[in-house]
Amino acid sequence: MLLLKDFFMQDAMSLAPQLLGKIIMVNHGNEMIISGQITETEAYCGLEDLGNHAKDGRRTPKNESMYLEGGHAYVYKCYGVHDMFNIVSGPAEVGEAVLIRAVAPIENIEQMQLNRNCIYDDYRLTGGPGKVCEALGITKNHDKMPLYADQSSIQIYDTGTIIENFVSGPRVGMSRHVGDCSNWPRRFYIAKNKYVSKPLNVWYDWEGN
DNA sequence: CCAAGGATACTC
DNA sequence: AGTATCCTTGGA
Repeated sequence: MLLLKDFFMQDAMSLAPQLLGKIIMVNHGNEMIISGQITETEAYCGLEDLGNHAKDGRRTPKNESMYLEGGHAYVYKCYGVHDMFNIVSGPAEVGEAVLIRAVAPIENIEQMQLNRNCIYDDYRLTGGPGKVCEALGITKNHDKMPLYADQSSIQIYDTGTIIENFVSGPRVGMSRHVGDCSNWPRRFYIAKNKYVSKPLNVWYDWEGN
């Protein structure tokens, strides 16, 4: 079932774990569909979140799409090499998003392996935000695109299953941002899933224990 | 561990 | 214009 706009109209912190288990479907035309199940996400939320591109209400051409209504794509280039796929959450003008950090291949794993130039079928194929975009063929061209429309080339589907067996912990790559926010448990992934980028040594449950 | 890589944002 | 920074990856 295609997820509609309503689903994305919540804050990133609650949307991020709910996106686990959902299907990203990318339609490249000519019958070429690549899809994968979301296994790892990170929430970037609020003005006070130093890891958020929209911290302090910062607004530039690059992060402009974060201020769109929930359910739009925010794709940007990181380290000059890798594209990152985020899903904007909440109402327009807020500036929150969920980063998709890993997926499990569903349709067209052969094409993913071609795109990634490897023959793996584990975290080495799709475990990492840059790898997700490369495998699925998501680029900056998809920035600002709505994901909930019938004709969208990227859509998010609900399988009906709710992932309860997930882990939360600190986000990846936040070390430069001194302050509490580096350690906030805003990263979520499906427990013991082989497509997760960097499993934690110390595991937290949803209550933060 | 470290360098590549390029767009972007901030400082002159 | 010049430079530092960046939510990474792949290969020493």
